[in-house]
Amino acid sequence: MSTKEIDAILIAGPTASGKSAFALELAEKHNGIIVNTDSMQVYRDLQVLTSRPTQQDMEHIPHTLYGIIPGSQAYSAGQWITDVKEVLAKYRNTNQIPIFTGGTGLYFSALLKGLSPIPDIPQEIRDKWRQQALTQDSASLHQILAEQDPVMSHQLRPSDTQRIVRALEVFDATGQSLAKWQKKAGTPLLQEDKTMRYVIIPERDEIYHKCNIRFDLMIAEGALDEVAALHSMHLDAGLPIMRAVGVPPLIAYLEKKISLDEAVERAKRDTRRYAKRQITWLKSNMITWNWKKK
RNA sequence: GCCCAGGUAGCUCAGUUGGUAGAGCAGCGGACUGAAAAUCCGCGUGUCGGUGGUUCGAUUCCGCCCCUGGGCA
Repeated sequence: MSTKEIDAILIAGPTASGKSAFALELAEKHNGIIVNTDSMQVYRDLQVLTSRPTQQDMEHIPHTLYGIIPGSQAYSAGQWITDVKEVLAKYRNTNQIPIFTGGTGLYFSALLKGLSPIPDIPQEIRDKWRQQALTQDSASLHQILAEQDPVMSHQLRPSDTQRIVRALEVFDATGQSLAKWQKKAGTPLLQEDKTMRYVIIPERDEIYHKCNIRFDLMIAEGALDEVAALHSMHLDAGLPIMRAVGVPPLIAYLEKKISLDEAVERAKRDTRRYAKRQITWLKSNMITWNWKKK
């Protein structure tokens, strides 16, 4: 294959599918730079638990957007797009090719289809609604949304807290419905036909098996210490990093609410469920990609 | 060898005074536009241990057999 006519290589797949190894292989072959396309590997605090590339990998092959944000901050798809623009600009006229690798389907969609141009929401407005979500149930938030933005409230289920909060903050900050904003098309950062796109997807049994043994390995490699350090920072429980797979059960263990065995079992289960959701996304959004069993 | 208890979904169990069965967990399918490893929606997936008998009809009652756990030897 030739990488002369393409702008980037994209590698998607569920967790524990072997994407990173494939990315390293391609990077070596084509003088690539690996660009993180995972919403959790951007945070610096959880190297082991998020399977972020090791220092060795990163010394050997250039990597970018890994471990760049402190867990005390909330990153976002929009922020990622901003960061990716810089990365693309930097490598555009070089002989290095970006290799987007990760498991966050939304980020890949944003890359190829763009995100609707919605203004940044001021932090205090975001905080305000997120605080409300902690003290009110989602149905009453949905009720508030119904009064302010009936279009969005009809589109969202009363139980979908996260999307209701998003709709509320956008209406609050811009005075317009999120539905209206989302009708505006986004600008793709890459043209699909100028990319090579791979979905790495082993058999379900194999993925689950790998998820399980990998989590044991993570514990052996110090995942618990990472989570203990995170726990001692007393961050807001709503922050993205606090919801990373494995964090809630390991914190429950550290707070002596459940046994370590129980925590490990829950974390493995959560990893499996996550992989399953990823596969659903891949199946419905990445049909034109090149599917590889491994 | 004998005596108890039990064999029902992948697991732990409930249940049917005889009309082929249901909970939790696990699992499966789906949605997804800015905290997406998030958030949300839907779905029991079953030789009721085996085999005879009674019965219109047995997973349920009876006999025998097999298996598991506990006890006595």
